[in-house]
This record gives sequence, structure tokens and C-alpha cells, in this order.
Amino acid sequence: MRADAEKNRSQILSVARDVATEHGADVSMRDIARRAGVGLATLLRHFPTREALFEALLCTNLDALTRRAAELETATSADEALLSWFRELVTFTQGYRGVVAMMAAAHTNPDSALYASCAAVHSAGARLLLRAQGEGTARADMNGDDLFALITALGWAVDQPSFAPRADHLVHLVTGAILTGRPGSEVGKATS
Amino acid sequence: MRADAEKNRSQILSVARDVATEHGADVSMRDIARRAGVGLATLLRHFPTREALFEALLCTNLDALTRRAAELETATSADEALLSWFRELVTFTQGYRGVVAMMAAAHTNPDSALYASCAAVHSAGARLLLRAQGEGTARADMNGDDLFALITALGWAVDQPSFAPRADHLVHLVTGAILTGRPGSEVGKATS
DNA sequence: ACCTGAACACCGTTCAAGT
DNA sequence: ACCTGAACACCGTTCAAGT
Repeated sequence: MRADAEKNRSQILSVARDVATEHGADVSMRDIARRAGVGLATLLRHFPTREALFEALLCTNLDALTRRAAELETATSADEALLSWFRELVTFTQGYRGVVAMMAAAHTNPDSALYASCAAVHSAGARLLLRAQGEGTARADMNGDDLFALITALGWAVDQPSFAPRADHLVHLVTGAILTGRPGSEVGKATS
Repeated sequence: MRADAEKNRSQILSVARDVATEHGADVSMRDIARRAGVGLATLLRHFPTREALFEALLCTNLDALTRRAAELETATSADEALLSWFRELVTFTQGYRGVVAMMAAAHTNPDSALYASCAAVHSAGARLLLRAQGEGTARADMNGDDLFALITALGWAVDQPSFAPRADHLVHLVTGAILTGRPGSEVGKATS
């Protein structure tokens, strides 16, 4: 009874993960259902909306990023923590094309299935920013909303095939705008 | 004979302009045809693709932006020119939600109807950047591709309803990353 | 030449019918 | 309880038929 339902659910998630990494977040739900070998209505029963499906798909990653922020908060200096976390978040979005657009839309919509995860990521970033600002290593005239906007904007940019090759450098440029490294210290210098 | 065709064409463009400013660039072509009072096939005859329609819709604006760059090149200092032009471009994209995504996709695809206009904007920006770099007021470790990426990324961000209210400030932050104003000179300082 | 309705293959949503 | 096919209202593409 419920055994096959569970099997369907995990099968759907497995297929969706593959398809999403390969073709992006705007694959047709019908296509996912087809490849998973279930009816479309079955998929919609488990995940009534695309966002619900991706919430199940990404919650592990997003929770990990939120926890990672807490780790970095105690492990390294404020500016290094912010920089590392920024990079990891952008790297994550590179894995799933199109999810950053979903996250940007979801983070202010409490009805979205992705709302909670996005809000957690958002406030984790805000904490890192605040700490760096307290140390004077991040510019004072921005807040968590700005940080989230810049991260998602950059995530969107590196989603574009034409900009993807310059991803690392674009991250370098934008983090340079956030961190107020003294000239010569070059906190955000590219390591490659 | 050709009189009604011309009438249809201008009617389609007029309606499309209204609809695009109100509902964004991903309105259905069918809907545009309906509101214009023509058959869908007629719309597709005039503009075989969505990009062709928007090329006709935006070429005036995009050409103006390209010419504006040339004006600024002789009118003001290199850094002010780059800053003003950056702002004008972002302001333009705010008027048509979703076009910046089309532009980002088109600017490396010669088959796109928007390719020429986008390439012109792209190189106009590259010229402004190069001049500022020559004067030492823009950071040397970026190029026209980076500038175009940052502009479109910012244009995408301010397209998002949640980020739109902070548009001016986000522009301030990103231009701060590009222009190497000496501390205290605050070239990119918000004027509001 | 130009326009048009209709057929086509898609999409996501909904629901009655099956076990 | 859970699954499924089918009907529905959309979408963009294509084309034969009309003037």
C-alpha cells in the first residue's frame, strides 16, 4: 500500500535530480513523470507544484549551506567567512540551472514551498554580513537583502552559458564590492 | 494590399509595447495577436519569433543607448560617463521586465534577431570601460564581457519584484565595484 | 501578396474511475 | 489510500485554404 507510494516518491526524486542537473529547473513535469515511469497525476499528488518538488530536491543542500554559515562564523575571520560562503552558494546554484530564479521569487512569498529554506539561507547570509560589518571588513551601507540580491544576481549570471566561463572572475568582482579590503591586502583575490 | 499589412504591423507593435511594459516579455504571442485583433498566424508572419518582435520593439531604445554612449564619451569624464550609462541601461531594462534575459541569451547567438543590437550595446559599454581604465578610474582586471554580465545581472535582479525597491542602491554597490574611486571621493555615491 | 482557421504536439490542472 | 487515463484550457508551430 504505502510501500509503492514511497517507492514512487523516491523514484521521482531520483529522476528529477538527474533531469534537473542536466536540463535545468524548467523541465516539464510531464517529462519527469514519464522518465520516472509514473503517471503525471501521481507526480502532482506527491509534489503539487514545481516548487514543492524542488524543495524536496534542494532542502538538503540549502540546509547544509545554512549550517555551513554557522560553522564559518566560528571557524574563520569575518571577511573570509563571508567570502567562502558566497562562493559556495554560487557554486551550488551552478549545479542546478534555473533554481536561483525560483529562490529569488520564493524568498518573499510565504506560500512558496521553498520559502522556509530560502529565508534560512537569507538570514544566514545576513548574519555573516553583520559580523563582517562589525569588524569593518564589509561595507556598512548594505544589508542582508542587498547581499541576497547580489548573490542571486550573480547566480543568475553564471547560469547563462555566455557568462559561465567568467564565473570565478565575476564572483571576485562582486565580492570586491562587498568587502572593504584595504588596497594591497586583496582579500578577494582570485586563487586560480 | 500592402497598406493593410503595414497597418497590421504597426498595430501589433503598438499593442505589444503596451502588453510588454505591463506584463513583461514572456506574454503569450497568442494573447498579443488577440489584443491586436489579428490572427496568430498573421503575427508570426510579421515576426516569426518572439525575439524578432522584441527586436522591432526595442531597436530604437537600444540604438539610442549605443549613441548615448558615444555622446557621453566626449561630454563627461570617463568615470562619470560609465556610471551614467550604466544607470541608464539599468533604467531601460526596468521598463521591460524580462528583456534583459533575452538580451543575455541573444548577445552570443548570431542567429538571434536581437544579436546585432545587443552586440552594439555590448561594445559601446566596452569602449566606455576602456576609456575609464585608461584614466585609471575603472579597475583594470575586467573587460567588456564582465561589464555586460554585471549590467545584465543587475537588470535581472531589479526585474524581481522583491529586489526592485533596492534597485538604486544595488546599482550603487555594483558600480562601486567597477569604479576605483579613491576613498572619500565617492564617485558612485547615491544622489537620492 | 497577405490573411486566417484549423490541426498538431506540447504544457500544467483537475477529476472521475479504477484497485 | 494510492494510482491512472482522460478531459480541459492553454501554448507556439505549421500549413492548406481563402481573398
